[in-house]
Amino acid sequence: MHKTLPLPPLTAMRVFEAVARHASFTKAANELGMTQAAVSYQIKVLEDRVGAPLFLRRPRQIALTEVGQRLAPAVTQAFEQLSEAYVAARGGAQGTLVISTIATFASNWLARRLGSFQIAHPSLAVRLQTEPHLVDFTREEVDIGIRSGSGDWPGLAAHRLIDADFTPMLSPSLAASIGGIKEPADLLRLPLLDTADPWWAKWFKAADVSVEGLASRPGSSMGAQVYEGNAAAAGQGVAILTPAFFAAELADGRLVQPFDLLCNDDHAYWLVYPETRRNSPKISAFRQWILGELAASSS
Amino acid sequence: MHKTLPLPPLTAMRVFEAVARHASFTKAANELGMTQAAVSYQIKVLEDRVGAPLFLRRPRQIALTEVGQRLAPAVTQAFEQLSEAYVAARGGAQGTLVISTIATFASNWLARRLGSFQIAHPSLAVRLQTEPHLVDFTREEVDIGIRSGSGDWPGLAAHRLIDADFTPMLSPSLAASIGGIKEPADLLRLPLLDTADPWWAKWFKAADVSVEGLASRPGSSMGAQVYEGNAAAAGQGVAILTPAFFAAELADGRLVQPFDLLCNDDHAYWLVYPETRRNSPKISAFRQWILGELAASSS
DNA sequence: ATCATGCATAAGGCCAATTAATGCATAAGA
DNA sequence: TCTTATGCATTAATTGGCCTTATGCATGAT
Repeated sequence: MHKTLPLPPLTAMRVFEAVARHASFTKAANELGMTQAAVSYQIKVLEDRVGAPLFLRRPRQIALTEVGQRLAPAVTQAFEQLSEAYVAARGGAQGTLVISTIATFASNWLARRLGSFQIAHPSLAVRLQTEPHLVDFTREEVDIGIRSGSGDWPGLAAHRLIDADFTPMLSPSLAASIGGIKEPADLLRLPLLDTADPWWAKWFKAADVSVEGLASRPGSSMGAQVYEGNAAAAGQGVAILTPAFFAAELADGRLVQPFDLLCNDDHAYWLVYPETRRNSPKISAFRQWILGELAASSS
Repeated sequence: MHKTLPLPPLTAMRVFEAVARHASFTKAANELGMTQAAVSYQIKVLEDRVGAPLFLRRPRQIALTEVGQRLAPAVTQAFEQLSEAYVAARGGAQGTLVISTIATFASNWLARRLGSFQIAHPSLAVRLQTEPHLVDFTREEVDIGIRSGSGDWPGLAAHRLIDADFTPMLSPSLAASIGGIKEPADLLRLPLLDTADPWWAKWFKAADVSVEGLASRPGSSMGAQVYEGNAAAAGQGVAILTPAFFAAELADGRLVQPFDLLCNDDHAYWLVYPETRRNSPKISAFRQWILGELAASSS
């Protein structure tokens, strides 16, 4: 069994350490940001507990007693160790940002922009882990999560990032090849990428176009938007995509969105983190960056 | 200049150390003698200051985070060092008793009895220093003082030990050699030891005996009572002595005190120590012992 | 399905720690 | 020698950090 050592009065020990180092109550009080009276009190407390005077009070100068001389070095060393460990933990904690994100958002949005965050915060190491499940901050070491859902998670602060809207997109040249896209039904004259995606059915239904056989073939659906987007930009067909994920392609004309009609899966992508850590520097930094990026790309 | 390291919240660190060691809030609370709620509060405080969680809260079990893992060993070590230094100081402080005494009392009373104190307290080392001046507890490392005076010293607790009375003493055989001592003047028929001692003059005056030439010769006076007492016991003459210093000789008949007449120098011997240290174990021990010795020798 | 375990949280109380004001002793300077 | 300045001690009053009690919540065990 581990014998429990009696614990000294810590406040008094800290004060003693400073006094011993300065050989002065007044100077120690300055360093510690308290009054000389408080220092005097704490030293008296410690002397009572130790059972012996720790300082000889000579006029205009104090000196350590024998007992004090034996005590001081060890105390100073112990506090140095405590401080260093604390500072290191503080620094280490702020040095790494762990982001848990769902794959869709990571590949379609985050991957392309994360570099600018790291440039803006060179002292922050970013660890990005994509996970299928909702991260539980109480049992995993994650600073920030990106997930889809309703935005209401108890104990978590949540910022809506982008809506999971979807609408058909294609390359301008492909649209021109059939003389332009005038109405939704025109799309059916072109190859549809990944017809197994349930979004197609929903969108055509919302557009009041009846189609058949769309879901007859299996295929990859969500999470592969980046590939479909590339294929569409290359003119290989029409993809159904989330506009916010392809703001750049739409802006520079590699893709066009023929109709304003947006369908919605009733969910959005959210930035979340424990409410209690709202003011943690690295979390603030990331929140500020990502919200700034969103504002920039939506304007 | 020495850069001041930021000091962590010490109470929280202590709690963290215990929690890390037990891997349990509840057990740590037990060890520290506080409630689990208080532990939870302190850990939260520390986590806020560090800026990162220190524990992962898993059901029925907690685990250190990476940050916590780096922090814990150093903290444990630092607190061990603090505790050990504190305990050592405590022990060392109680292990040595420094007595500052005037020579007269040391040689005539203390020297013969101190052994019994050391036998009663084998773990206490006694350092006896005889000094001519009044010891100043605020500037010298002394636990206990024995001094003569009025008994009124501000800030010091004082216990009257013995009065500095004096009266003639001699050996029974010497008294018998002149047919016994009937009245004070009889003493003049015997050799007086150390006639330079002013006590002789005072005593004879109080006894209403006129004498001359007593102080004509120089000689040692106070501080040498033990030698004069031995000489008197050996039958070499009559000495003027403090009865309390020769209680043993009077009790076993080596010396006799022919007259009850006591003179007094208007001072006494006192045991003194700083009032604030009244309850220090070693001071209590010595006080109890010396007062017991006095009670025993006066009965 | 119910119980037991372990941490989190809210409200309230208390004492330790601190401050401000003052005293006291001594050393330095005139 | 007298005055001034420095530094620690002491007192009383205040405050806020720390702790407790009570309760809630989630999860694993029975």
